Amino acid sequence: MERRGEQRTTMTTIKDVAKRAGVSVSTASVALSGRGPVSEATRRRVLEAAKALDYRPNAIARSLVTRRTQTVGLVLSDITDPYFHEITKGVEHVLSAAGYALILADTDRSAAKERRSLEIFEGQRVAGIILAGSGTEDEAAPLDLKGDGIAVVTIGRHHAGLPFVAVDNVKAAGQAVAHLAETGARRIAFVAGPEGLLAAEERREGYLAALKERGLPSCPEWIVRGDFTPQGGHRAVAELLERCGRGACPEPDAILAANDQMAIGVLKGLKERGIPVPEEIAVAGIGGIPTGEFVDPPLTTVALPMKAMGEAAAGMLLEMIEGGRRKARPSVWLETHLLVRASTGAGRA
Amino acid sequence: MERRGEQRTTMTTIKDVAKRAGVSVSTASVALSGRGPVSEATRRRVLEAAKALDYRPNAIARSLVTRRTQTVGLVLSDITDPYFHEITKGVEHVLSAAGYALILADTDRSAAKERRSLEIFEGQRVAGIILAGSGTEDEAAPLDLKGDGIAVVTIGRHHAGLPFVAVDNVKAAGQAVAHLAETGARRIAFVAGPEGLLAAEERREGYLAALKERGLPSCPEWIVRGDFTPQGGHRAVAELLERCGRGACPEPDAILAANDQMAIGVLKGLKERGIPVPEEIAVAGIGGIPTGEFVDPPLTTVALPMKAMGEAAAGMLLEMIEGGRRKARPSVWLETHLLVRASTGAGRA
DNA sequence: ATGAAAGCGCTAACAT
DNA sequence: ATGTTAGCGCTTTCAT
Repeated sequence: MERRGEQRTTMTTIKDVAKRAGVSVSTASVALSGRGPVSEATRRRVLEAAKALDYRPNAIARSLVTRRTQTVGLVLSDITDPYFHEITKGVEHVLSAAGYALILADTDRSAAKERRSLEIFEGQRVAGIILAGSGTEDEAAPLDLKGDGIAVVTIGRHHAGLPFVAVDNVKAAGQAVAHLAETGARRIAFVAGPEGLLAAEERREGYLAALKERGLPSCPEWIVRGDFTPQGGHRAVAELLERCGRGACPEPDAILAANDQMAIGVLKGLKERGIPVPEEIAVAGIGGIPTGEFVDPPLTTVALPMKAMGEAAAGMLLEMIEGGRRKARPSVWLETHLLVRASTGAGRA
Repeated sequence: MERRGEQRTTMTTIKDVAKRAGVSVSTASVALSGRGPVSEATRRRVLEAAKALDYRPNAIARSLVTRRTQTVGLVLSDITDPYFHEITKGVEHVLSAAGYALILADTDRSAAKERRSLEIFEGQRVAGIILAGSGTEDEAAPLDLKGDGIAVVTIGRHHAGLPFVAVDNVKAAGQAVAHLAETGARRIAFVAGPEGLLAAEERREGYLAALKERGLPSCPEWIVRGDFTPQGGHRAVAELLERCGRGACPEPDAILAANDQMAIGVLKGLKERGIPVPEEIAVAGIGGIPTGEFVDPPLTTVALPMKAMGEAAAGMLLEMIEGGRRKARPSVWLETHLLVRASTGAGRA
């Protein structure tokens, strides 16, 4: 055991290691990194000294001279939203396996916080940034990054001219509508996501397109705005049931929510009103979050490959970082798939 | 607009700013940091130059000389576990508000990954580390940190001799048992957490103590081991119902799960068997995760102040970091509170 | 194969 | 009030 806590503030440096091994600092550096010519004997001595002193290379100092860091930043709009959990996990896995540190920033969907986070990232000289979840306002900030040689990959923001990992939201919504129609639904309502959010708009678009394609009726009152939270979904049912059936629009026999969180709120609202799901109204979501399996009835949904999205984004980023600027950066579309559960199941059609 | 992308690799430095402002580098530094005497005129000139050049101070270089960073590491066992979501949010908020960057590490409950993460943190010279969720094995690694002047705060690991933020798990389990008993339960089963996990063991202990205190019967077969996941809870009911009612132990009329995730799995298992909750068997959890509100029936639980725990831990850490080593570091116990919902509600007693 | 020297971008004495 | 100097811990030519 080494003595500790004697001179608390100063960690052991490469200088200490060199001294103990009886070599120069530069030789120690070369020996430690294994990236240069060293005699086997000194290499061993240096390594021993390092171990004995519990030497931990100072990444700060290294970065200053090499002008590269082993850190990447992840920006997301709300770490509390299940959509980001598997994504974050996937990102973290790939990154930590490659020896990179992951800096996390939660923007709370505020463009100001996003900008601030990006500034901190720049200050930290992160090697790359992953942007997950669209900020609701300006896209200018991300674009600024292109200037200073920081690699950027986005998840689900396949505009903005940046490399991306994404799913086809239009298609995903279409898959849900198709399934609903096949189980007998004729009057499909839609709980939309927050305005200005790309994924939300695309799903809405996909819903409308699918209705048209299948010749299903569409009605403005069947579309109600939500905010991607369960509470939002809960409010949405109330609004939906209140305004339908009176005017031109009859009550829907199915509800598609733009994400699972809202679908779960919808389920709750329906249950409170004693409306049986799926017998009277079928419900489906988009997302594939774990909770969907445990609500009642279990939620049919279009699952997004969230972990894979995180892994893919991190992988692309690492290639860009390590392959240098010339490296190709093919954006990628990942597949979604329908997950049929009871909320659209038995008892219908 | 400034020109960009001309010399891609080099960001503007303080030297550029100084030159443009027509002052020395040190004057620029002083002016920028506002921590020294400068004439109003030069201060303005420097700031203008910085803005014009879109200057972003290099935190790396600054850290190297000041020997302090504005980064803290958060280690948790599984970012996918809802327990950590609000905690992470709380931590992130406090930290980013103070201008600190948050480095996240997910250990997957592997001691090896935890150790590796801590090494990366040390390499990054983080100013502090928050340890959330016990690693299942050795506590040696965290202790090593005390050597090199890195502030450490734990969440829910109030052993290990480190400052902590925690809840009284024994009491929390007791609250649940008390409530269950008050609603008429006499035979309370327990779905325990993973072996070796502090919180899990304490809740088990609290469960047993509460039974004894209230003179409620206890039976070894009423305790079944889970793993803190919904699937684990689901398996646990199966095991419980299979082995009870045959031997010495009658079927339970209530099930307390050591966390909400498992309680949700229990609910699902019960539903599949057509056992009405809470009429025949009441169910409660510990945690207070958002999902509990949306399962059927909504889950009664003992809520832990997760966001506050994250905020408190981050706050303590910042005090330790900025107040220097002398600063007092009072560990804190936060209160839990019972959240009564339908899974133990109407239809009972 | 090894060492001396320079320098990454910044801050912090110390002069002026 | 401003500039000069030194140096944080490391990597990297360049000599030897």
